[in-house]
Amino acid sequence: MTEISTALGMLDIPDLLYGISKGAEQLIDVSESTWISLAKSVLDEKSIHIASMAFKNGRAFLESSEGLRGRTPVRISWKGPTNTPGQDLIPADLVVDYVYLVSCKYLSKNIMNGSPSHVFEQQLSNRPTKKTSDWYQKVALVELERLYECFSHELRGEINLPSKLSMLSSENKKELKKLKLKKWPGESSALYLEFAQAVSENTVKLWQKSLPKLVDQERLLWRMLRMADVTYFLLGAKSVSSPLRLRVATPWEWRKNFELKAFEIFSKQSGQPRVEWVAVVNDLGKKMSINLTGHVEIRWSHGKFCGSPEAKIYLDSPIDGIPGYYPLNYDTEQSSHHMQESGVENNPIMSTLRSSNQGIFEI
DNA sequence: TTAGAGAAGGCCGCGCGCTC
DNA sequence: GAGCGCGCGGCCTTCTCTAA
Repeated sequence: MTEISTALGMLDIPDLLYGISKGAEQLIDVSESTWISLAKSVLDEKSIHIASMAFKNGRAFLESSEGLRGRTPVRISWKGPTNTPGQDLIPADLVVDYVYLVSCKYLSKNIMNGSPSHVFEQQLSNRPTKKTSDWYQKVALVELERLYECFSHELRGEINLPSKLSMLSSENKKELKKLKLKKWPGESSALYLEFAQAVSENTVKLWQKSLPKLVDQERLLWRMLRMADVTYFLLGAKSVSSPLRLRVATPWEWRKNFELKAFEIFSKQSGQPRVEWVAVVNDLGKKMSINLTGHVEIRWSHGKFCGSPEAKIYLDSPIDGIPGYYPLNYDTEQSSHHMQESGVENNPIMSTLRSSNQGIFEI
């Protein structure tokens, strides 16, 4: 919804609902079913608010001096729900006129997910090379086995699990998933905290070892900040009322303006395995120091003891204060002229939709 | 030995529900 | 209301099994 609404904002159409109801031939790879789904989704009050913000973001990009400079695009390609083969170097959701790459990010602090080995051993290299393994077994096997033994013991009577982790079969895992356990049963909850601490501390040691020099740390920081060989644009929202319109610089441009002074990694006692990172960056132009903070969660993505864990990278510092993320400049007067009709609350199509509760295409 | 099919693992991002 | 913990859906890649 946000991605297509952003794209519609870049086109020469009077407002969001007009765009959704009529479609847009400039938008490539958007199926009819997607248009219908979009039309239905904006019936919701909260959704229309976010979609409207996305549309305004698209307008701002159209008018901005770094972006389209008022030139309506001929072709906008939407990546849609399909995954790129291999790894995405740039998280672009829209490609405008084969040139401008636009990433849409709304209400999320999550930068990327990867395998722990890719993050902590291979420094997020362009494509993971090593065969990944179960990170938990690598860094805290003893604690993991102890946790599992207690866990299976606590669940006896509810589910028949083998006593040893190494004997856990796919069938056992399927049964385990069906239980949908929200909390750790009985005494296993205390063991989970010990396990989490062991994973965090041992991960910190391995991560530090893989980043011996400042230049290695700098490269990792660029990758965590999703900086790539070409500049791209980040359009989205920090919160439901604060839009986000940024240009993400390349490492080359970053080096001209900033300097990494230190990169610290440390563990933090938390409800799940977690590693904190802090980057101290010098702004060479403003002659000031900037502290960037973030963390990585190491967690099962498909339930307790089911599959290998993943590493979720988060940015804790405000995204619009990141060195190398520049706000878009655009003519607010011209943009507001374009947006004069985007007040969806008073739009007659929206009123009809709400009263009829039907899809726009039927109307 | 090879090709095809299905299963499993890995990656990516979203969102729910609980807690503070 | 925001943050945290974690489960889910969906897609791609890799592995494994089976039949020709």
